[in-house]
Amino acid sequence: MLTLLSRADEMMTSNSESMAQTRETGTLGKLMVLLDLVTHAEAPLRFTDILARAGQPRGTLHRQLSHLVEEGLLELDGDGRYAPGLRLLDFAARSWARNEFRLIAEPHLAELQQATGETVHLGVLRGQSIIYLDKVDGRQPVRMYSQIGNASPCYCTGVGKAALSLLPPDLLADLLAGINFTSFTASTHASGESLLAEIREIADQGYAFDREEHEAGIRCVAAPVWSQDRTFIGGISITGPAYRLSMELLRQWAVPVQLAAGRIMEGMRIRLGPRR
Amino acid sequence: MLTLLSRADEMMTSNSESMAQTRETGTLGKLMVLLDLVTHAEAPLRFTDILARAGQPRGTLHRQLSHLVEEGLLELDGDGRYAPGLRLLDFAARSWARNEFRLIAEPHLAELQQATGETVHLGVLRGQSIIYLDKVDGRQPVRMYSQIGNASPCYCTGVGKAALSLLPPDLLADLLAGINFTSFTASTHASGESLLAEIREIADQGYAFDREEHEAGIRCVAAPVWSQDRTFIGGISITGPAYRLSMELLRQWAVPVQLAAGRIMEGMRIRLGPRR
DNA sequence: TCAATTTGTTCCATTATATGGAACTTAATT
DNA sequence: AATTAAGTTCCATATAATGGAACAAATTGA
Repeated sequence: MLTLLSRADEMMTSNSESMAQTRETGTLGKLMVLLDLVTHAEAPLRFTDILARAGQPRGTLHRQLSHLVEEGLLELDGDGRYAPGLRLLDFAARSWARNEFRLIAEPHLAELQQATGETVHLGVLRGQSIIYLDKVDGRQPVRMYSQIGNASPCYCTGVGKAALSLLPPDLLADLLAGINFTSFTASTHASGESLLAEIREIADQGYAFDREEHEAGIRCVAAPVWSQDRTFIGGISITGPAYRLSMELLRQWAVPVQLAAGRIMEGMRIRLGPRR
Repeated sequence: MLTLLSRADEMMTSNSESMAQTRETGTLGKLMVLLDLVTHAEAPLRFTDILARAGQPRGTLHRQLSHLVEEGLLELDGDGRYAPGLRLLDFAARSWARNEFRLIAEPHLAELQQATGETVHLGVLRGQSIIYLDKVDGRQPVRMYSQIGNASPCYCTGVGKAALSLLPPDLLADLLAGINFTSFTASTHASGESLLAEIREIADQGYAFDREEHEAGIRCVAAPVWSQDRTFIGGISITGPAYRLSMELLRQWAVPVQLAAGRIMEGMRIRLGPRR
């Protein structure tokens, strides 16, 4: 299941990139493909595994991997298997700790969690994925690393659909066209048309639902959040089990979610100036 | 303070690398320098800021940054400032979630936390830094992203000194020679000689203390942990405020910490086979 | 045990990519 | 408006990546 998600997500990402531009990143681009391969794998990969999937000549691949290992982006264990390097953790810890969007949103997420008692998420759109920047659940405001940073599809999450509703029509159309719709549950959108219709509705009303579209038994209500410079286009959501969160209750929570979203954007205006 | 630490750490890292090898990583190496620059900065950097620090010609730097942005490793906001890219989060979330060493250690860390009531850390040596892989504190086993992944100096942390005690003399000497000793408190080791003496002692007794060497008022007791293939050389520790953790108490805890370390290594032998 | 095979590593002439100086455009400052 | 600084683009040159092949090491099978 997790594996399936990762694969699907990987495909989508590469689709969108190959579509969007001529992919002219040269050396770095090739190395990133390898990094993707290794970090998306369920287990450390041997040289031959990577060779089969990367489509590079042996000599070339060997040197590329060596460089990645030298830089600490990959690690080679005693059995000759490649795993993600711990230097990635260091990079991520820094980028997370200092992310302005997250810092500003933090107190408002906590407040929303207090008010509802359910789990609150903050995510932003990157390509066709939602990357979760923060999560507040249970008793105290606490971060579970395993969830933060994870990329999820935009077309079947509340935060994702809320984010899409902020895009101008042309960008939205391009993005939708590149999506490879995977049906996670019976209610997952299976085509751009049905998704587009809902996104228009979301744009009108200002909030979005996830009606068990990504995971059976899980619902959420989300509201869009954006920075004025469009660096961050995302959303916040309240998520929980369907047995506890009736659609009626979610409709009631649409207002507080939108209010919290508004306060986050207000906070950004104050902290970052009117431009952003 | 944080900035100082980051800088020092950065310097140390590049020292060790230039010492260890001829730094032959070509294109990737140059790009990583830029990534380091941006992720270590306290705030997003403008082009000119990076230009001043990177020592690259304008045209070159511009293209390098563009490539990093295209790959999602950096992000360029509306004000022309470069910040770490969110793709780093995705990479890190994956490498963390699947890290075998951490997965195996997890229950033993929780157990140690239960037994002592204090915060428990797991860290591994990478270059001259300790990278924290996990942390268990307070009531339930919970991850605070802001601490996990952070790199700390090896010469003034319990986990760091425990890890160093596992190195063969020649490697240890090389590593110590490259350290730029920064005095965080009055008790921080200020030279390789004094540190080496303590490390020998630690190697004999099998556990290490941090006597408020990294942060005033914070003590810890640590024990070394390693995988047999030497992929992971690190340690686990119990950390807490000096007023609560007398040196006497820490000495008592040396035994349970060592036992937990032993169980972790036992777990690795079982899960990963005798080789590692 | 030795051959056969698979897997991993090194080498080097060729090719592709990055480089960096300068010209150019745009924005900020006086 | 003039001046300076900041950011972007261009292209001949220098550098680094490529990939085929030869080599070495580890595994498998007879």
